[in-house]
Amino acid sequence: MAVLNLVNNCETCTHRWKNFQHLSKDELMLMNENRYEATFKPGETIIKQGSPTSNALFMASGMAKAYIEGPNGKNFILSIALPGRLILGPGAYVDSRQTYSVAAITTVQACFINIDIFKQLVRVNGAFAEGLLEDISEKSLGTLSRMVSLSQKKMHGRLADGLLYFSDVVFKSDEYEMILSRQELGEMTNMAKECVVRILKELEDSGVIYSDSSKIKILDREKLIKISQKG
Amino acid sequence: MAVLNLVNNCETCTHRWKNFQHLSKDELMLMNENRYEATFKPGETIIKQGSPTSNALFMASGMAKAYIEGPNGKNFILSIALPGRLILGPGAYVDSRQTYSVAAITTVQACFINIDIFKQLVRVNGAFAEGLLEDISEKSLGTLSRMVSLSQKKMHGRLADGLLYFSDVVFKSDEYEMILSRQELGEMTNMAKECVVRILKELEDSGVIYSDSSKIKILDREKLIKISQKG
DNA sequence: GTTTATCGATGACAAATATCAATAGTAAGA
DNA sequence: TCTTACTATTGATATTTGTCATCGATAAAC
Repeated sequence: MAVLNLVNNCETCTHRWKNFQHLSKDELMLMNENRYEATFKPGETIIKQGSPTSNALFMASGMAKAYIEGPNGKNFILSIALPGRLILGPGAYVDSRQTYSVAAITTVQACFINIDIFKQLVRVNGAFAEGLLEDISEKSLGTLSRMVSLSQKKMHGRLADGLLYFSDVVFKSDEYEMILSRQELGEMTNMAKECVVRILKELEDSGVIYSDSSKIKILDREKLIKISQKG
Repeated sequence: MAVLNLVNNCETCTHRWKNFQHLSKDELMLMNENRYEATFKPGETIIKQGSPTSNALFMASGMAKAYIEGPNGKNFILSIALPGRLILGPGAYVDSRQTYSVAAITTVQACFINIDIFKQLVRVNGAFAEGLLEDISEKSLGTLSRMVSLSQKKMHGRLADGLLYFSDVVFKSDEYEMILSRQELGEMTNMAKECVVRILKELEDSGVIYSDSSKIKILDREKLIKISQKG
């Protein structure tokens, strides 16, 4: 089994949320003292939609999928949670319920910090509050552009967007492991799994990507971007 | 012409943003001194997507549509802006660009407040910051549930959602003026205008609503909700 | 090793939705 | 009043997308 880098201290943690830079030593210590660390195995649920938002969650290592369980039982994958990111749905400031579920894809290390402490820091530290606003705003901007993409683009464009998301945001590489199943890739791009398979094949046949069941390689990024834009 | 209630002072304004309650007298005065009031005629653009977010906008009276101009030229209507609401896209905290456009539907009175002053108050007043976070979070929650609705429901369910939005949020009545054209209703529910017409007719034929080109009356709310849920 | 479940892949088909074309109504402007 | 330009409506048709059935491969469970 792999030896995990345990997070010892918020002050020195290399995977910490960028906004922690706005906290004073005392504030960081407060965070640190109210912190619970946990490790999750692939497939395990980290956060369950609808449960109380008693904590803010920070990803220390690994990857997870954040998804909404729709009223009809169908899932909708929102994003891939990555190290250094704050995971805190909008419900925390509305109804104190988790807005979405989060499940580990790889082994995940995460820190839970008591939400009252977190909110208290937001109240007393203006720069920290602004950092949170920036973080939330960025996600919100992403959600909006996603919504437009989903509603105005056809399957080819949506799948291209998905592939580019993994390349640009998740792996920062033109070649990567496809950590989602076809089914899940469909839950992310709003298409049936069979359609995912078909269009991946089309993209491969036309030389835009290489793809096997576990790997994606972007061969012609220009063309893929064009497909994304054309919709 | 109707005589408009001019907003004279943020301290006494009856249409002011609810979060203003957390500001001190001095802070309110600062707001008030850096405020520009403007009146817009139906159809006029209040905010243009992509322009700099130099101001936060508050609706004092009237209704407007907030919409994203998609890359393909198609619009996507996000919401109806109502009196008392803050209009400030996430871009304000990301790239200082307006995330969406806003256009007056009826005559609109609105106040613009310098964004630097606004942000400054967020930084120094924790309760105000928390109020902003709550406001943003509420909108974000709405966007997410909207996205799931759009991607998992069929046309009947989406249109039902749209009709219920007007009934529950905009007019708070089972009977209301349909202030959007069929085309716009389609831009809101992600369907072609012809389909909007057809399904409105179906809903009318089955006794769920009454509808003519300018009015909607919900006759069987239970059934409409069921249609919304069933998707 | 065998069973069982899941995933990827494929073809045929059905359902949902968009587009096109045509017409009539409506409202703003000359 | 007469245009002119939308807007609403309708039917016919095309396109897109989802569902079903099937099969082989793979991997976890017993």
